[in-house]
Amino acid sequence: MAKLQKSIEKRNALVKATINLVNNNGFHATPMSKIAKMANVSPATIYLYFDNKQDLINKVYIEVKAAYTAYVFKNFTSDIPVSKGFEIIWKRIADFKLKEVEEALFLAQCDNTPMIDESSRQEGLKHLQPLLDLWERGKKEGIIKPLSPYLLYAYSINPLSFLMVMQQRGVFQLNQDHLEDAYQAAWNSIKK
Amino acid sequence: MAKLQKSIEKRNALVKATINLVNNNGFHATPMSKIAKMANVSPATIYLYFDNKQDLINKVYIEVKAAYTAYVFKNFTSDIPVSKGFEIIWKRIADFKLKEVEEALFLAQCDNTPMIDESSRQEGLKHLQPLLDLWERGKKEGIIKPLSPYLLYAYSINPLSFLMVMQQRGVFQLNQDHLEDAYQAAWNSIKK
DNA sequence: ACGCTAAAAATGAATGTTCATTCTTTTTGC
DNA sequence: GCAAAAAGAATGAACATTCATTTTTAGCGT
Repeated sequence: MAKLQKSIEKRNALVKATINLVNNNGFHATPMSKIAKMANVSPATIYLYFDNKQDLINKVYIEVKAAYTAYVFKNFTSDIPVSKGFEIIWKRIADFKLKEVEEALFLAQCDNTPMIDESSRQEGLKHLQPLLDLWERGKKEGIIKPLSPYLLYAYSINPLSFLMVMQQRGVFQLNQDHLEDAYQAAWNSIKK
Repeated sequence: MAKLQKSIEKRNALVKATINLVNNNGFHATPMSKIAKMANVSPATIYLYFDNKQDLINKVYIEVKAAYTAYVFKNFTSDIPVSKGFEIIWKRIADFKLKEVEEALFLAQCDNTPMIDESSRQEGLKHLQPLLDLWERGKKEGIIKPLSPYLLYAYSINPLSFLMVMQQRGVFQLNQDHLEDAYQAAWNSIKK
């Protein structure tokens, strides 16, 4: 048992180090040796947990994405009104991006570069289904505009990623008031 | 004169090759040798036009960004009504992203990764001033919401980048109708 | 028009470094 | 004392950059 414990700690340290270094330097500018050093582990040890560098990055991506969607859909059930459901999900997303800055930045970078394998990308997309379902329902009930889900997503949720990157760069300081404004903008852009 | 002509052609070929390869593989996964090959040039020749790889990428970024803003603000003057000005600019941005797909994707990747030097980033940001001015005026005239320009930008314009990336990945086919919808969503999210 | 020349531009082949991955040895937990 | 886990050193490939030459160019005198 103690042995297994230790392994999971090392794995977590590797994942954390990967996220941190990739955020600051990008995927190809973070050598395995630096990841190892930051995780207090030998380079060779990485290969006990992951097949190779690409496998490492894919797995980290999928795990972070899974954590993200789990966080976002916590407390969400499909029996509440569409507008309330949208508000809940939107605010959870905002929460995540404010609280788990590192993870959120990592996802933003993965989603905008050819860093992740296509199959892992697909894998990560799966979990968003509840949101698509909600929109479908909203459209049927005539509450939200009959637009493509990609437009809805682009206008209601994706802007948060942009704000987060700006915040990271020190261009802009995001606070609770901004978030309320942003939520209103999001809702205005999709409601009928 | 003929000498200079030839040089500019080579330089353009290098810029084009860089954009193409970085879009498909990312900055650090595109070797100078491949850029040279795609531009039909010797690797050593690149160093006649650029100091090093980082300088190459910074210069390409700044040039593409300049071309982008020149395109976007063509025909724009500050004496037209705010709502019309917004519509003109928004639609020019959409045009650019549809017509100059490669350039637009390149900018999206640069803006979401640590690939570009901070100073070059600043340089590229300068040209957006007319848009900020327009918003300032819109707020004064009580036509648009009194929000931070970053929120306005995030919600009204940045979503286009997301749609473009989705289109590039074959997830979503963007057409003229979608653009009209997107424009309406953008306007709804910022108008008072 | 022509050939010559010196400078500029361009090249392909080295150079030295960095890095992912593997190999061999050591340490750990039981 | 043994199997799994971890380590550090070794290996070999990929790459940015430089170097030594060759090619092209633009001007010049004839």
